[in-house]
Amino acid sequence: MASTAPTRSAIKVLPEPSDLPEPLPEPAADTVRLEAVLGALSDPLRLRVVRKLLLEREEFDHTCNWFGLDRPKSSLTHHFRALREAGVIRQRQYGLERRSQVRVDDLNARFPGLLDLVVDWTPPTH
Amino acid sequence: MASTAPTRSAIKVLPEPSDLPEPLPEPAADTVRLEAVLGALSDPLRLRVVRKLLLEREEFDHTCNWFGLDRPKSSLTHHFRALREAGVIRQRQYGLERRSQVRVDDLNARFPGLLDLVVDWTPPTH
DNA sequence: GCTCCAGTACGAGTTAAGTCGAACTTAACA
DNA sequence: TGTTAAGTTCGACTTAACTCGTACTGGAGC
Repeated sequence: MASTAPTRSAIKVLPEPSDLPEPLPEPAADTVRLEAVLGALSDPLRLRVVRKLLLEREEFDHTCNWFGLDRPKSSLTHHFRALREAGVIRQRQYGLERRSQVRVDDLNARFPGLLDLVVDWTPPTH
Repeated sequence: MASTAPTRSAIKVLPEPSDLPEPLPEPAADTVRLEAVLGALSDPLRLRVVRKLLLEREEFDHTCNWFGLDRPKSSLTHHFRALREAGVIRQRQYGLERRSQVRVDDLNARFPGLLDLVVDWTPPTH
């Protein structure tokens, strides 16, 4: 399937540990819609989250408040769910924590070059 | 500047005729924001417009009702302005007609690969 | 002058999205 | 068992976006 397609992106893919919690409900790779992904990435806060996930993936995945976002918890839930339902990130439950990672393979296979644009993005200065 | 940067895209660039009306107000190429472009392209109707402009550019640019969209005129104005203000299209006034073209050079220089995703997009079947 | 027509401007209704507080759930840990 | 803390769910508010009808503008042509 598309999950093993060669990714000509600069973003490297980390190997997955063997025993993981099941991912939360997410759209299948071949049903992810471009307009939904673009809509999810059109929000600066979510763009910041995805970019940070792509740039600093020394660990497998990250909790919500690892991002250092100055928003209430309910707002973060809203944005992370928007990213997951659009097919941008995958979320897994580790005890109390819900950790997130970008679906790099799926997105590179379906929308090559898109994640590179996110990496090159610079947040608004305002 | 960035407007003459090499575009490694498959979309070819048409030469511009010499005497043209001034473009309508639009953001400068180096001030176009990724999140604004993604937001403009997250609407299926606008995605259709941009894709059609990219695929069928045998003429220099096109009027609004050339697209064959079954929407009232005021709705089309809304969407074309959204595309123009985000920096996706350029519009020029020819007498009564307002013709549109995609800012291929600017977008390829700033967001390489993005327009290729639009070309490869398939509209929702529903 | 006059009509015709492409497109805009304005306004209103509707829907979707962002924002947040407060209450709730649940695993971890003492 | 009781507490703590990560994150959700719910509801309400606000703001932005979409949709459209109507009226308007402004060039083309008679």
